[in-house]
Amino acid sequence: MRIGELAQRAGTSTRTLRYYESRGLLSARRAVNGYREYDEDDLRLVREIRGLLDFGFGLEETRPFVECLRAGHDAGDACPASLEVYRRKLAELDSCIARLEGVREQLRHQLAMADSARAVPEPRCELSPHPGL
Amino acid sequence: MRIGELAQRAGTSTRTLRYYESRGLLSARRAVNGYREYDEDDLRLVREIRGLLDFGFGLEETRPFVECLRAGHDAGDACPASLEVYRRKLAELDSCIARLEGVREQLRHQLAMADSARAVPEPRCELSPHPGL
DNA sequence: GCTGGCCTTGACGTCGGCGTCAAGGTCTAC
DNA sequence: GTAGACCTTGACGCCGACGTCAAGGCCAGC
Repeated sequence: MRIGELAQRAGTSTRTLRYYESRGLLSARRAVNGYREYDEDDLRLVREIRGLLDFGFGLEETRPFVECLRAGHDAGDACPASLEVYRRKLAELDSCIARLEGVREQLRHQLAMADSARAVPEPRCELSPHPGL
Repeated sequence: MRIGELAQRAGTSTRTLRYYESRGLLSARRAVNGYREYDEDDLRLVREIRGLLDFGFGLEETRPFVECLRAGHDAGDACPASLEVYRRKLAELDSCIARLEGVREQLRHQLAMADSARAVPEPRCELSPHPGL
């Protein structure tokens, strides 16, 4: 298939695929007219990349998975290098989540304090409305 | 004080302070020689901004806090617009954390599966080492 | 042959929060 | 007067994952 079809089937753009190629993550044989030609393996490779990106991986971090697939394994995470990336990402996620939860608590605290401060701004001197007057 | 001292006391750079000024978040009166002159209120303002940035706020989101301080309030979050930003940020944090936790679970699952798959790669035909032989 | 849809390479734009460099003015101390 | 430490404006650089535009080649159908 050509680049347009691959892009569509992978749910991305042709620009993206050429970008991956420029990064050495994707390769294509060329038809006689210079058009890129892809097969089903390329589609799986692109889907692997896209899935990892959705997980918050950087492009470079998908490289071990790509190379694992290229080496003939039927899963990108069948190689130790990929598992290392998994573990590293998990650690990053843990610290990231912990940090965000800390911020959330502080933010909740700030909001509660500011809210209560506004609830009693100053001693009000206005006349309370007496119903019936 | 001049920009260098303000930067140092606020724990940032002069470039950053000029950037804030260009964004309309900070203003300075000018000495006769054209140098920017700041006071203690400016320092508090910059610290307010920096604190919010550390919380993951965007610069634009600090604007209500800045304007609140400029309006004479003794806290940047004393105004309703600031509280709105608090609430919006909290909601963003909640969904962000939830998403990351989801990713973490998926990642743990993937890692566990890949690990177990590697633990039993293929039926091993190697001779088990018999101690004593 | 001509229109329209695909493809090619190359290059610049985006976003945010600055870093960094350039070229020059200002002030202080020696 | 001169070195050095501060200040000024302006402009380009950075990061990552692409978007978008330009100028042109290729191919199918009419």
